[in-house]
This record gives sequence, structure tokens and C-alpha cells, in this order.
Amino acid sequence: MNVRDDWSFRGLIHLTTDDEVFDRLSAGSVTAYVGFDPTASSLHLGHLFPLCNLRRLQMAGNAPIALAGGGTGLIGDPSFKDVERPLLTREVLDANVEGIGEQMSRFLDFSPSAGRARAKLLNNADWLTTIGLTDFLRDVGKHFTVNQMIAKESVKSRLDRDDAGLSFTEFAYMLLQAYDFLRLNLDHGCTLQLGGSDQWGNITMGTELVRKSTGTPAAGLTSPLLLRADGTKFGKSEGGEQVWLDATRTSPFKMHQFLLNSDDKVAPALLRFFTFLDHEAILELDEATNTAPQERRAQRALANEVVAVVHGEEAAVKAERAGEALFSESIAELDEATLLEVVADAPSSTWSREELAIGVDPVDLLVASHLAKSKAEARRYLEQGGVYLNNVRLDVASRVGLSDALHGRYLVMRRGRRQLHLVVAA
RNA sequence: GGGUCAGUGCCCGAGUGGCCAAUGGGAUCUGGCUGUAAACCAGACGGCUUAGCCUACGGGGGUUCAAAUCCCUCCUGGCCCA
Repeated sequence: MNVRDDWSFRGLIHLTTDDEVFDRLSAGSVTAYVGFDPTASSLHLGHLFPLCNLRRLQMAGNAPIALAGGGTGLIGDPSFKDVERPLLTREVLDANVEGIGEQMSRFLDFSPSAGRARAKLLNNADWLTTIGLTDFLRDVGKHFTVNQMIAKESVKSRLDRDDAGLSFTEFAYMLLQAYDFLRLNLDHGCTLQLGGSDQWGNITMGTELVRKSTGTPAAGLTSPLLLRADGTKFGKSEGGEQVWLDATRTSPFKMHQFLLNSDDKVAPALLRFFTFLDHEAILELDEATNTAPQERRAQRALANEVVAVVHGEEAAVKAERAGEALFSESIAELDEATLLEVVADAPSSTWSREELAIGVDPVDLLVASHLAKSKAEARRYLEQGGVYLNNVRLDVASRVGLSDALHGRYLVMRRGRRQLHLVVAA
């Protein structure tokens, strides 16, 4: 497989330290790593990007290393962040690394049968928390000048701000990351670091350190940052929530919906970044977006592919079916089993039959079901016509009762386009 | 440690004793249009027992009939000096 052609077709290349690295990648002889911030116990959609890249490399026979930043997470990367990050404790980080590893195994082959290309998950806390300060300054610090460090764009942007400083801890971050590369090079034969374009500065520090310390070359390769159509960071659902890979945090249905709603402008890029469809299939979907955007074939393919990898084929099929039923059919006409499947992911609450028989103020129902944060907000939604019961708009003055229930016990509440809540009479 | 400037609602940012739940912009949300879009248009955007009341302008204390606005003090941050 020609990695250069594939990566360039997919638009995965932002910068490389040396173009020949693609020849070695095509030959399947490289060990490459990507760093992951273990800021939570689950990965989210944004993490999927580097993970897919590692998978691509592994499929070409290269050995991927996912490096959990358990040690650097204790410090916090200042790159292009507005303010210093809160530091996480060692215990939290360790727990997070564990959770992340499990999710990665759905993308990368960690089994011995993978042979040379077997994936590894390492934690830089293993070496960063044990190296002595004087050793570190001598072996790493000595190779860099402060002059070049403050010249990095990531640092400069922070130095130029007049409302926030840059702590020494953050400033030293790039040295720690460089040291990671050196350790991986020495201990695991790693010669390539991948990352987003915002990591370029950090990555070149690493390649330089490897070269200076070992006399052997090391390469860096960055990919464009994934952005939404409006230029903001990709991966947050409406409401600003992260789209997690953990099914208990973000249901497969929600993830599917999120991807299905991708903007036409970014769908082609998402298909290239997040799926393993071949070039012909992708070009065909591009064409479909151009000629019949309303069919959203690209978005459908994207959603199905990604959910299938993350949650399994069956979950993808179910998620798609649920979406169709929910948005294209009258919910009142669904049989009980289908209805339950459609609203399976929606939060639900139970109300007593007696209460519902009397009739409940929709304001209370909205607040109790967390569709509104306060009664004032609930009234607002009602007044603005943003509340639906079983897909029928609910009037401010109305009351909700048992007679509205589908199949005698289900009330499907909806706020806005797609915030759902199921009320069950018991 | 000294000097100095600053801290306002989700964010930015006006306001410098009463007319302030606090201008404006952004974000967000709801409605219309639509493709479960985008763009655009309209509205909302602290809470409540909602013609009223309560809580809010970094924390605490004070002056005043009345403070986001004045005073004291503490905390946090920027810049300069040591």
C-alpha cells in the first residue's frame, strides 16, 4: 500500500520533517507514536482522528504506539491554550489511562498475533515521574536554548498576552514531550511522531533531541486540525457536550445523530479522516453530496462506519433505524416495541398513574425531566412553542395526563428539535 | 517584598452613588424556512409562589436613605522594580 498517496488523498498531511518517511511507512517498517491526554476516563470523537491514523499505519504493517500522557498530564500543554490548565492528580490520571486503553483496543491490534506491528499502549508517567531533575536538565535541557523555546509559536502567543502569563511548568512541557520521543526511540525503536498541526513545535523538539542524543534520524508528521464548518473545534454536540466513545456517556444513537448532522462542507473531510472506505467510495459520496445534498449519503455512510467501529455493526444499524423512526414517522403510530427502541437512549423518568390521571403541569414535567433547568426556562420554552408531547406541540395552558399516554403508559416529551425524555406511567 | 493596573452575567466587554437584573457583541436556546442541514429572519437568554419579590457585579467588612459604582481589608491575575 502506498501510504503517501493514501494520506495525501485523504488530506492527512500538514507538515513532515522528511518526505522519505512515507517510503518507510509503505514498507511497513516504522514504529510510530501519538500522544493522548488522559484528561478523562474515556476518549471522545476528537481523539478518534489520531487513533484512525495509527490504525492506518498499522494496517500497512507499521507498529503503532499510543502514548498516554500520564506524566505530561501532570503538567499541562500550553500550546495555543488561553489559560493554564488545572493539574490532575496522579490517581485520577492512572484511572483515566486504564479506561482509555480499553477503548483503543477497538481500533488497534494489541494481540501478539499482530507480530512486529503489534500495538502498544505506554504511559509516560513511567519515566517522567522517576527521572531525576539533574539528570533531566543534563540529558534534555542542555540540548535546547531558551531562545529557541520562546521562539515557538505556541509559547509566543502566550507571552504576548497581557492578561495571562505562562508558568515555568507549562514552559517546560515541550522538553518533557521531547524526552518522551527519546525514550520511545531508545526503548522501542520509535522513529516517528504523529500529531495535530498544533503539535508541530513540540514534535520538532523531539526529533531534534533524538538526533542530537543518538545521532540517528527521527521524523515528525502532523495532520491538519479538524474543525467544524464554523471554524470551532470538532467533536462537541449541540449543547456543547463532548461526544464520548464510552456508550454510557454518549449513546451510540447520539453519536450516530451527531455524525449524521455533519455539515455538508466538512463531511468530505470527515469521511477521509474517520473512515476506512476506499478512494472510489469516497469520491462517489462526494459526488452524491454535490448532486443530492438532501439525501446526505456521505453523512449516513460516515455515521454508520464510525459507529460500527466504535460500538459494533449492530449498534450502528439500530441507531440508524431509531433515527429514521423518530424523525420520519408519526411516533404515535409506532408499536410498543419499536417505540421503546426509538427512545431507548433518551433519559426517562417514572410518574405515578394517580398523578398523571389528575393531570400534570407541563412546566413541572419539563423541570423534573431535566429538559429545562428552571421553571422560568420551562415556561419560556412553552411560550416559544418549543415543547412537544408525542411530537405534537404543547400549549402553555395545557395539562399532561394519562389520556395522552401512548400504549397507556408512555409520554414522549421533546424540547426543541431533538432533546427527548420519556415519561413512563407506573 | 515594593509600585501599579485589573477582577462585571456562559465568554468578551460597557457602566464609576439612585433612572441597573445591569448597554453592546459573541456563544447558546426557541420559532420560521429547510435536508433531523447551512445561510437568513424573528424572539429569548439569573431565579421564584412572576403587574411583585429574591439573589447577583472576586471574598469579607464599612460609609450612605440608597453602592457594580465610595472607603478598609483579604484573595487572584497582569505589568514594572527589587
